[in-house]
Amino acid sequence: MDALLLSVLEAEPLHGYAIIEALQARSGGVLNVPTGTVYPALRRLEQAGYLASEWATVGGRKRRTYRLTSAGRTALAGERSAWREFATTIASVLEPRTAE
Amino acid sequence: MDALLLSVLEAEPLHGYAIIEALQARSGGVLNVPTGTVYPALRRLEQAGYLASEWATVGGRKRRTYRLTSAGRTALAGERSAWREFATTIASVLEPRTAE
DNA sequence: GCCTATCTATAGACACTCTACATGTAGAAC
DNA sequence: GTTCTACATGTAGAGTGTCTATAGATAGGC
Repeated sequence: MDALLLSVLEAEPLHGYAIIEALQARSGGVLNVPTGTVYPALRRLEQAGYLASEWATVGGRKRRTYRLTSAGRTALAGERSAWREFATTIASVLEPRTAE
Repeated sequence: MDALLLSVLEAEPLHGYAIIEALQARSGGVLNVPTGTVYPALRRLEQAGYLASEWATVGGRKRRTYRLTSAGRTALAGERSAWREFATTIASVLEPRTAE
């Protein structure tokens, strides 16, 4: 989850609601992450120093916009390589061997 | 986890300890799954009807050997496709360029 | 006798996700 | 003018599963 959030915030800062929409869009509509997952996760990541937030009012609605910090960029790089390693490991167990 | 267990039991029945070693071997030593994870998981899978077990005594030591049931084979196929879909989805968010 | 490897198993802590709830604005539909 | 949908944030509590730590037991090497 953390990696996904950091990833959608890589290109541009977004607020919570937009992040959820971005996740859906990027995954082709598959990912449907509930607010009860996203908002606490964003706070956790801010607490960890990977994100920074600012309040803004757009069209009478208040938004909390999150952006990646430099520590967040480093963390994202780590999450990416961790994911690749993880995916490779799982695949090595799960997928039948073709070259044995 | 469930998928990994079903997968190592696909070719041949194994007992818990051997399953842990098989997971390590297949993953190139990366996966180090503790017994506190494996044994409850095996019971859960047996409860679900995906595995069946038999006790055997080999060299004075008691072993509980698990084997895949036909329902387990079906479940494994489902887990495999679920994993592929999941991995594709995560990758599409994490690495947008590769999944366009 | 002691240590390591083999073998199974449980209890409790820990972390995270999900459901459901709680609150409020803006604009379109009727 | 009221109702519905979309926008927008947030918390509480349940549920699930993994990990750490612990426990007991046999076999074989030193």
